[in-house]
Amino acid sequence: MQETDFVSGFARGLKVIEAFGEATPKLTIADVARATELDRATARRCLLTLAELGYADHDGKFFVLTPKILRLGHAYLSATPLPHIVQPFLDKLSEEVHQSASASVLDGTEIVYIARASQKRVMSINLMPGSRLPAYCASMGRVMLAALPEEEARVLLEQTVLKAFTPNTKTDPAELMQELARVRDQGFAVIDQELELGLCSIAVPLTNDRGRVIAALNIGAPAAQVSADEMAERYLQPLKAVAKSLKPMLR
Amino acid sequence: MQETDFVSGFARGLKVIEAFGEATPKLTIADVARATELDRATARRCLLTLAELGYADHDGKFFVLTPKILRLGHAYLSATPLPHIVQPFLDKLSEEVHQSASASVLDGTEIVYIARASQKRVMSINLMPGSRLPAYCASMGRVMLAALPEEEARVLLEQTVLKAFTPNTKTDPAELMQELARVRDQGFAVIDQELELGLCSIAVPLTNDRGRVIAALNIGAPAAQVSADEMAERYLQPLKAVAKSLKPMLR
DNA sequence: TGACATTTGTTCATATATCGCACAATGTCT
DNA sequence: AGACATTGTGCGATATATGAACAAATGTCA
Repeated sequence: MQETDFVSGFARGLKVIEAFGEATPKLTIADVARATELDRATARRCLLTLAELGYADHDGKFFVLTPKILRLGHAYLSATPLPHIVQPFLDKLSEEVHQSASASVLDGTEIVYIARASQKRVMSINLMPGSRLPAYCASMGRVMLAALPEEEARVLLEQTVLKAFTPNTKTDPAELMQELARVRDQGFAVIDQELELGLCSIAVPLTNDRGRVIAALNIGAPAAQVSADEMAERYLQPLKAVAKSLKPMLR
Repeated sequence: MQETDFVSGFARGLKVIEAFGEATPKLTIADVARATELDRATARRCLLTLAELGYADHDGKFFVLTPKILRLGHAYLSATPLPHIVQPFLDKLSEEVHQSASASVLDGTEIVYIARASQKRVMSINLMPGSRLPAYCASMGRVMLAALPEEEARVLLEQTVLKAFTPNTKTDPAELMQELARVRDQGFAVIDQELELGLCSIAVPLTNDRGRVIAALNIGAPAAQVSADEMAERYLQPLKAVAKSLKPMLR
């Protein structure tokens, strides 16, 4: 196949970078070849290219990414206006309600944090811009999935491994689709310890000036402090207010 | 030039990604070609490849990066143990001294934040993992530059645009080299409003189990609360304690 | 321990895809 | 409309991917 508008060497290289992950911080050439389904010779050339450019280190056997790789993601975070616009609003919101507030966008089946104002840590995992969570069991994920055409949401759910993180996690696709319908109707989503025991969260969609949902805002709170029922009572108005004041600023 | 172990298409593509930045969120093909010094046809192919893979969006004229790009940097943040190891220590430290605490590594002439525990915001800019600051005027940058062979530090300073962010910013290379020598001797660096008026910070090096400096830790405080002189009195011991307890865990 | 079986990294020749150039087409100003 | 800048496209020269072959390292079992 000869696609003249496609640089496969580039695409292969990006695949190689993505081969590195939480569970796989250091990889051999063969590891990468397996993970990416590239030929070993090709994987080797990509890795050596990364090393040559300073994006990776190489001790003879293992390859490790260097912080220079962060320049790539940073290109997005600093280039995209959304994180910058949203951040001060999150700060104010977070201070006002004394809970963590975040913003995220949807990337496939996952939500990606683009800004966050955290109060004392309640979650075991540490969320920061760039962090990812499965959309189906995160409050922001629910509102963004709900904003999609039903068919699209269904396809995304089909692509997701619906794992139960806690006994509360909803993992039945039909039940989830129903939940999405409710979220769409009521205009917000509440998650009651589906991702982590002890953690509740509520999210609202963030729409741009043309009414398109482009992101989501949420507030997370310890379940011990705030019951799931109380989440909406306490936090829905502040969240909606922020979303409303942001709306005209977003394009 | 025929380097058999180098995929230039990949290298070119990475250059294209880095062409996007704070000042240049949306770029045309010609913009990218100029910024990267690539041929227009090549820039176009790389951009179309990014779009095809979902790393960029394309409205016919402008290209914009999508959040999927964050996967690349995320590969590092989640793959590298350092951020995960350091984070809880920063949280504890930050709470103990009621100030923001951060960790960063050196990437060329810049420091890159890899973890951060922030208290109320004092800085005008929002720092987060992946954020970059020039090394010469940041406390963590000073200690990491000081840990390099003098010659190397000198070269890095030569490569840096030594801009005065405030009237306090040290921009004379000779003076900076002298400052680095002092930092090396005393084992920490204090910055008195060189990056931003109203902000002081103190940093110590973070060494691994073999004694190599691999990162830096710092505490930042509002100058109104804590004078530069007090920084060391108050925060040096806590910082050193954290660095010491981390040392055996780092390789 | 020693011999065999695997896995891994590297090299090479060749088929193939990409690069950069020059030109055409389109869009954008005054 | 004319001038300018930007984008799209075919083609030859050049660089790259492929897969097999080999060497080195590693693991395995008696």
